[in-house]
Amino acid sequence: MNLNHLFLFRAVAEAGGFSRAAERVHVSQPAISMQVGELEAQLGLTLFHRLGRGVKLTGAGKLLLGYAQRLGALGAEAEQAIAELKGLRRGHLAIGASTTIGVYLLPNLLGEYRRRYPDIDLQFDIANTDDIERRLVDGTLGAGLTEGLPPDCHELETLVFLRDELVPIAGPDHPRIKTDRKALTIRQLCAEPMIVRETGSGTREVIDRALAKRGQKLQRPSLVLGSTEAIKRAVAAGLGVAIVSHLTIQTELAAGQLAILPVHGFRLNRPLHRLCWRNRARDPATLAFLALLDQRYPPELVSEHRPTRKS
Amino acid sequence: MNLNHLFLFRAVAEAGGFSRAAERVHVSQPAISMQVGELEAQLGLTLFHRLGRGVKLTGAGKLLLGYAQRLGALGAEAEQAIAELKGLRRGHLAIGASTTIGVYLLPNLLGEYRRRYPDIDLQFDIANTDDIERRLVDGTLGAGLTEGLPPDCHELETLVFLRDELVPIAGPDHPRIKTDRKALTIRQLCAEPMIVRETGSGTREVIDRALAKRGQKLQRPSLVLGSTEAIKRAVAAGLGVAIVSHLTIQTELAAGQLAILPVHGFRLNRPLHRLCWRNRARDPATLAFLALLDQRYPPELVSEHRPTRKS
DNA sequence: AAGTTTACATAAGATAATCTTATGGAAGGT
DNA sequence: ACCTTCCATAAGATTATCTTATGTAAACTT
Repeated sequence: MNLNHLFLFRAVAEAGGFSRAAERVHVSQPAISMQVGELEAQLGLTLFHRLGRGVKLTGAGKLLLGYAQRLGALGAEAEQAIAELKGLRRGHLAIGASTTIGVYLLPNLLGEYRRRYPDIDLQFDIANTDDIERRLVDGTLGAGLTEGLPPDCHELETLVFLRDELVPIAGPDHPRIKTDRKALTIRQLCAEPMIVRETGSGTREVIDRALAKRGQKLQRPSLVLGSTEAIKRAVAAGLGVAIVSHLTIQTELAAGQLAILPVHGFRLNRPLHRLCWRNRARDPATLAFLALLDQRYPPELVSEHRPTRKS
Repeated sequence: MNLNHLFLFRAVAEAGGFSRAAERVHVSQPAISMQVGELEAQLGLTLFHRLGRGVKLTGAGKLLLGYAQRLGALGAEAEQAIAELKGLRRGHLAIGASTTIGVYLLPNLLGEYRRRYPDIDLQFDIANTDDIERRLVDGTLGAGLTEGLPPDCHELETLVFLRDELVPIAGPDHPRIKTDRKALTIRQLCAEPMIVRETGSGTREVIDRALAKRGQKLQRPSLVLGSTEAIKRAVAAGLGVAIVSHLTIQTELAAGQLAILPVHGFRLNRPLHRLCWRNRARDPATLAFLALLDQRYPPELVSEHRPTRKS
């Protein structure tokens, strides 16, 4: 007994005859006879009284009809649910991101996603790279966006989706902002009172390494703060300058609370990575997210020779 | 997509692998691969992540699994319901009977039926032969038991299941009962004060016709009553004698409230008919009823030459 | 790091299920 | 009594599905 048997049975019950049902479902009449006959043989009961002029349900037929209808409806519902999944009108998107991306980049991106696919449940978690890797591997996340070195997991595909510019900033009252807008040298920048994250923070390491490469180091780490947001406020208050991600200061730049310090020859960026399974089928929802991401930020493949986390 | 596809899909999801599922449902592994592959192709989505070491549901797979389980359960429920119908642990028995049979014979019979098949709903209606015929034809009744001439409907099978003896009765104070138990002649019987049903009643017609055949007729229809029960009470009270169905007086004979009047050469019976569809499949419930009836009252086919109702 | 094992995919041939056309037979209507 | 309608059956064709044999990729071993 499969769904097709029951479908034809139902057609007969509803059409009131084998021939009429056959016509209605575009199949020959003997096909109907055989399927119904097989059903009757398997169940061991007659399902229709053959009246000569059409056909009528027996008690067993009435009983089965109820089930056939429910089974048909449920089967159709299943197919529709899957179709909705495929058509992005249902489903679940789970994204993991590191802090900066999660706070300053993802909300906007997910806003656009929600606008395009309003029926897909969204979930996004801010976590560190290790957690994101773990949750990608165990399937809890569909994709991850991270800032640090990408994890060295051969099951995951790693793409740089954006180079995050790190820029020197100062408050509106800084002399180089308020009076002359002449650019500093890098050496001069290093001599400014610099507000930084703690050593070990991803941002801090990028800065230290970049300066070291040019034979410089920070002269006056005047203040060490635990969050980018705190650093921005401190800089805005005139406590010093800082080097922060361009992503994090859009609002303050527009409001005039912060300004970019012009520095000769200063150019520093760090790659932002997009992580997801390499050889595994991806949800339509995740696929659509990745497509949206690629559309906003055309991707760039991470060569296998780049440094990765030991993990 | 049919139930078998879903069954195999479910087996894979529950076994956690194609090979394990194949073993569990006694089918080759490629058969599983093909069925699941076909399902995926039809739905347009991957249902399992192939992990190399077994297999894991995707989001679409999880969604489908819920439906597959519900569909499987519902299908099993349908098969079980039908099996119960066949096994007489479910179903509905609808019997129509004429008054005497319905009151004096059926309760006992249906009691036995209920004892044997306690899960079958019973319905029995007392109606006249025309109604019973009509309700048999339209399928409302599964079988009918009637007293009069059987209907002349070629779609219905008519069997005599019992010859109902009509016997003369008197009250306990009747001289032939109380003092001498000498048998009356038929002529003498006809001269007794006789309590009868109205002309047109089936019983009355049988009696009149039988007496007429012997050149007799009732001399003293002293009282005409509309029900057999009323006649019995009148006879018991000594208002006269009567000729009634043997079926109706078992209790009163045992209680000594009525007695059979011995009459020389008096033998009168009428056939009781069992009606049901001739060429049509019968419910297990109805079949079991007919079997019970046949067991109690071995049947006798009504020849086509017997008189039938014009109808 | 190479070999071994495990598990899914694929191909080819065999088997079974299902369909279609053609035809028979029974019941209903004229 | 004839004609029509409708279901059942038979034969042949087609399609689904299964099995055996083999390929391939991932994971575990040493």
